[in-house]
Amino acid sequence: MAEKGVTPRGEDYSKWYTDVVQKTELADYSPVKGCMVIRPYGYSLWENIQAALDRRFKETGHVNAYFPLLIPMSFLKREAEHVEGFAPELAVVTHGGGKELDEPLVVRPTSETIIGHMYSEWVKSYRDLPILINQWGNVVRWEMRTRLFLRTTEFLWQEGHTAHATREEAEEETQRMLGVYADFAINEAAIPVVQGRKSDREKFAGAVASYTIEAMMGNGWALQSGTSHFLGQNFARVFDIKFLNQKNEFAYAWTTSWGLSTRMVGAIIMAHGDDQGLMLPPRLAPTQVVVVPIWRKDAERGVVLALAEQVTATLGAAGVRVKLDSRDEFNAGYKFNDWEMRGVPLRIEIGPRDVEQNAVVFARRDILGKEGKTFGVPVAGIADAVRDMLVTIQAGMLARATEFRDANTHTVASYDEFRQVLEGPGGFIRVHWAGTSEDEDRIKEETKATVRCYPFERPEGEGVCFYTGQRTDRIAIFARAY
RNA sequence: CGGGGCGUAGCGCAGCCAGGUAGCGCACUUGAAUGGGGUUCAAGUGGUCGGAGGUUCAAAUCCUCUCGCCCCGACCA
Repeated sequence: MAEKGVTPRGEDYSKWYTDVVQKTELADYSPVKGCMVIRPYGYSLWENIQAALDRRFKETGHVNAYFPLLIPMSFLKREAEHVEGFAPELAVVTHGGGKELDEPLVVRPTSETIIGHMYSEWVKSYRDLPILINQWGNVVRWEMRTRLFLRTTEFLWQEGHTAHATREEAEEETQRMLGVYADFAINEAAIPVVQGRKSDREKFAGAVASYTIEAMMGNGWALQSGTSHFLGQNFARVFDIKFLNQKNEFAYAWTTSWGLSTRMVGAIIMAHGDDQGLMLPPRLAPTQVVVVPIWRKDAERGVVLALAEQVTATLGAAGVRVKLDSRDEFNAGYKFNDWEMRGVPLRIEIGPRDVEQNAVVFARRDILGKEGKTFGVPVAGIADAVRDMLVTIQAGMLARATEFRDANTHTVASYDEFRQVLEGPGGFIRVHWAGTSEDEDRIKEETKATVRCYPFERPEGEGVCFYTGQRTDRIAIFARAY
């Protein structure tokens, strides 16, 4: 059972995050360093994320499949940038069945190589294209420093891998899936992400271009929350994915890959959470509504519980994810705090006074205290009232997160100003940018801020680079990032 | 791997300097009262003091070695 409260964000943001994850029972540390146990509450949230994404993948013509966890080491080495990018973080299997293996196997850090290999066998004709496959699975990256959900040695994700006959089609696919991620983040997770292209320094190892959705966390840091890569013909060439086109000529396929991981859980925690704990968007919350019965005397207990059970059943039948908290060992105040910490979007309080009126009290998670309460909600038509309220809360959370992001997005005219923002308020810094990769490295070293993306939306037009003084129409968003 | 810190009950810690019955808070169990914002009282359960060796009549405490973990830095969905 969770103890009292979480560390306030202002006191220690990292501690707050860890407290939230552990006390709300989303996840726990494992005996293996760097790995985590995703507990039922966290896994249930992930399942809702999966369902919302999977539906979108299917709607855009994709199918699911599963490729092996173990990949021949030689596969990784075929694409020069790819192996360079991933070599430092590989887990390698050298022994099996008590014997040393002829060729070491890597535990997949990502599956472009093995899927590329299979695609080369499956693609012979332009008629075999496109291939639009997604995989739900786990990957392993041997990271030095780990944080629950944000960076662990093993994590769950989905990785889409597609192959197309033309460059245009593959580029379209890359954008389409980035759009799917953005739509998911905004409309399901209530996180107002910025879509854009990754700088060369930050792009995926082996990609021609990488695109990202960047979210702002409660401390102003950025979190890359999903990526979509245009791989050009890089992987097709090294894995020999070629086909005969309509002119009877051999051509290499154009491929893409795109992924979103359990890191999204971390994004939801940090984009919405407050000092009370988690705040989950209704569309993804494992429990959308909790019913808390309140009574003083045993005589009241019966009627209160009866109404609470009736309301719970009605909502359940209406498809609302609802839970009745009839635990006798805790008083109402404890339960209020407990469910608020766990981020349940809507609480329904039912006491003797409510029973008399055949009504209930709504209490919103996103607006704490009396301000967020609605008294005297009639039991008749409760399901519609709850549905409406959940929609309102979902919208309210998105609006608040958007406001927060905009309020913490700064523009600067000079590097001095840039540094002042980072040392002071923090957040996103949106600037004209004509610097090189080396300039980017220098800025990172001096300020720990990196280019999060070149945003698609840039109403600013041309201007002067804050760093080099050159005129440019390129806009970059800098921030400290997880 | 470089710099700093820490291992005593499930969690957080005190005790160590000046060796002498292993403690506190939370959690957990039981009972009672309480109950519209983390309520209270009482009684309990639970520990080879990270490990090994040494000094000593006696070691959580002193000495030696060792293992592990955390924080900061390089890497990262």
